[in-house]
Amino acid sequence: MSQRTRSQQRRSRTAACRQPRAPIFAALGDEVRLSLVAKLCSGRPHSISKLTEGSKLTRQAITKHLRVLETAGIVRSVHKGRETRFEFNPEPIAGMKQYLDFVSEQWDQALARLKSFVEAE
Amino acid sequence: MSQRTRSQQRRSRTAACRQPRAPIFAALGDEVRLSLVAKLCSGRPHSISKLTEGSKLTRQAITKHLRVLETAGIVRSVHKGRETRFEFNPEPIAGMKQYLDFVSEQWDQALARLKSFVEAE
DNA sequence: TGAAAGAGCAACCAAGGGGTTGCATTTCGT
DNA sequence: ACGAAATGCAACCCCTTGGTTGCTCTTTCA
Repeated sequence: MSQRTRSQQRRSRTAACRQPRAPIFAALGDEVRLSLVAKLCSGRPHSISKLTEGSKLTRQAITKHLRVLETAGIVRSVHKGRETRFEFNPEPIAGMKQYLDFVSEQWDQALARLKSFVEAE
Repeated sequence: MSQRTRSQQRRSRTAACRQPRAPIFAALGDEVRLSLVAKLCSGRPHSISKLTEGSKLTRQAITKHLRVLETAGIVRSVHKGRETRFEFNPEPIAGMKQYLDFVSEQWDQALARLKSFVEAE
């Protein structure tokens, strides 16, 4: 599955603890923003007007959500003429997966410790 | 890498779209809550007082955070005598990873489509 | 060149989130 | 049985968030 050495695993695991992941999670903690991410990760950059199309919200509301995603790094904005296009950036998502893997691993190890403790009785 | 069949992949992928993931992400979008999860996923259930120890926040503040995590399903509460213990529940985290995998896959496919389009020129 | 499309900016507002204090309730231990 | 420990509940406060409206500015294009 993984090609990484043990030391690389340890490094990425400790790194997974320190970096502030909360803002990234918070940025995805909204249905509107999740749907924006869905649109952006499945195609080429879209302009704000394009992303507002079909939504019941105002252009400015969508803009605010896009800025939240941009601050979290999940999305990048590129100015092109009179329009600003937003494109998906996969790196923070990879970081989140890494963090969740770390949590899962912690939990599995805790269960393993409990199991061996019980069996020792 | 994966042992799942193609139909299983498709089922999990469509499921990844429909369920409301935003509340789960939002629940992890807070440093206090992330540290609580860190404590709970690396050991046995802890009482509220135990989880408050070492924190600069009030017991009630911690309680509120725990309730948020509980509502999201990331944590379960078990009443034991005069204290209520909280324990980690890994299922929502697995769901999040599934969703993030879906997003990454979407993105990879979009890149692949772009690549083949460019090469066709 | 002038109208329309695409955005940015600022003010404003209602609602929710995070945190606190105060008090009541249940349970444990002596 | 009584005090201390562990919580629950409710009210309150402040600040952020999500959303709107109104105005201005730039770019496009006919």
